[in-house]
Amino acid sequence: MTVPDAGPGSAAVRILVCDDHVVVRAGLLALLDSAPGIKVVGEAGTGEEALALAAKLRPDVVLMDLQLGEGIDGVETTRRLTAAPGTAPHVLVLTTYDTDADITRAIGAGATGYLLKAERPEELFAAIHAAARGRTVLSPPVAGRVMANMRSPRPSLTDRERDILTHLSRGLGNREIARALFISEATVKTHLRRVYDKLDVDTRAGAVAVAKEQRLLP
Amino acid sequence: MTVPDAGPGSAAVRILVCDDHVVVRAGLLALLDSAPGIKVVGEAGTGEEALALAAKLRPDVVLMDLQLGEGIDGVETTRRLTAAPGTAPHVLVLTTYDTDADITRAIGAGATGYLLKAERPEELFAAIHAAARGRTVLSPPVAGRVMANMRSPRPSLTDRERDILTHLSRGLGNREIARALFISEATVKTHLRRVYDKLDVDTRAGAVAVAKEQRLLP
DNA sequence: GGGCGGGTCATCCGATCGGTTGACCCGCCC
DNA sequence: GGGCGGGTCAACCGATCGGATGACCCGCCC
Repeated sequence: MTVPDAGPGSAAVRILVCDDHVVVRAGLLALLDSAPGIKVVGEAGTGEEALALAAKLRPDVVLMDLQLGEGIDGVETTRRLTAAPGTAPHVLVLTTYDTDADITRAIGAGATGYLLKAERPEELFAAIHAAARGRTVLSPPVAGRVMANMRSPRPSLTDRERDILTHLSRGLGNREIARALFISEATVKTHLRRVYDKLDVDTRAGAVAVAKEQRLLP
Repeated sequence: MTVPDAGPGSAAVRILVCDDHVVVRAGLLALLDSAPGIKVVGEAGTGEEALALAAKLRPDVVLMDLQLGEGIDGVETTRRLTAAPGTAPHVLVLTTYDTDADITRAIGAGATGYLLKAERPEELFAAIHAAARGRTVLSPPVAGRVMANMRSPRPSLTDRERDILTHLSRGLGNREIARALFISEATVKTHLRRVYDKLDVDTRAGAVAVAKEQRLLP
């Protein structure tokens, strides 16, 4: 069959760029235009836009930033993109942060690869081609973290523990947290104890610090 | 006099790009190359690099990201650039964050303008030309924050209070903070009280949350 | 020389937190 | 049907924190 916008030989990889920073987006566009075998077919500034454009344009790969400002975030967008029936695009995460929480959530949401914006352009190009074929690509620091996690799995917080932590980071006391979640103060303390253990801290201030540092909270 | 690398008419604005994200940097390069009257003469991935290149290349404007990973940060780089004797370049901050602390510190360090990466490319081009003439340019959200600060000045933390807050965010208790800073526990409590008041919180957890949120700590 | 911001310290008290131990319930999976 | 992870709750106690008040010292600036 003939592909209208493809040159001779193998067709170029069709890309959808999703990033809330217009400058970065426009810059990436210009950068990718110079790359061989890569064609940017669309750009989105929000998750909703990305979903709509992906459905219409059917890109091979979506370049996705995890932080998208307003609306649904990159993880949720990734989940919906990869869960789409039929020809779901491969999602290649391209972001600034390499915290365990971000990596884990992105991979859990179905991302094919995880690159850092500090990556060299050639690596980005190679990763895009790899992602188009469904191959997994991780930036070295990301791969390192994944390995470290395999070796010594970090206990992840339960939903309830995250609830507690969220309220804690608002500065609420145990009684207030209890009231907010319709549970007893004793239960709050139990959860907190487990949160302390998992985060390897022993004060509420420390817990909030780690939570913010590791980007465990929305 | 003739300018070697300038076209006919007025010379192009000579730009030095400083950003630790290679992809963003390369993207910006491609983007700015397409802009009329703007010429990128160099790129740096660290503050140290930026200082060295600025001394050698004498750019009109330095596009500066505040977050630079390793080494000195964007604020310190800006300070040294603008403090340089003779023909110091104008520094145009181009970053992701628009917290009061970042804005205040950047302007205090001598930045000519403060743009967000979410800004439209045309605005960026216009801002660069404006910065070259020494004019101040602020992204709307940034300008808004500056105005809000003028109307109701946020009390800024003293150095000592920042010390206390730093240790607090490590999860230390008052006694430990006191020992670490060689002061009495009573003094720690006094400082903490003032920190609470300034940050508008009433618990240590809340203080840590605000500190992290507002990027008050290094 | 007086005011003021910043830093230091003390005392007192009630409220809260952190630590511990033990318990019950539910859904799920082997 | 027994184990297990997750969630819930209780009671107790010492340690710590938060709140209020008052005080001293120093450097700086008008």
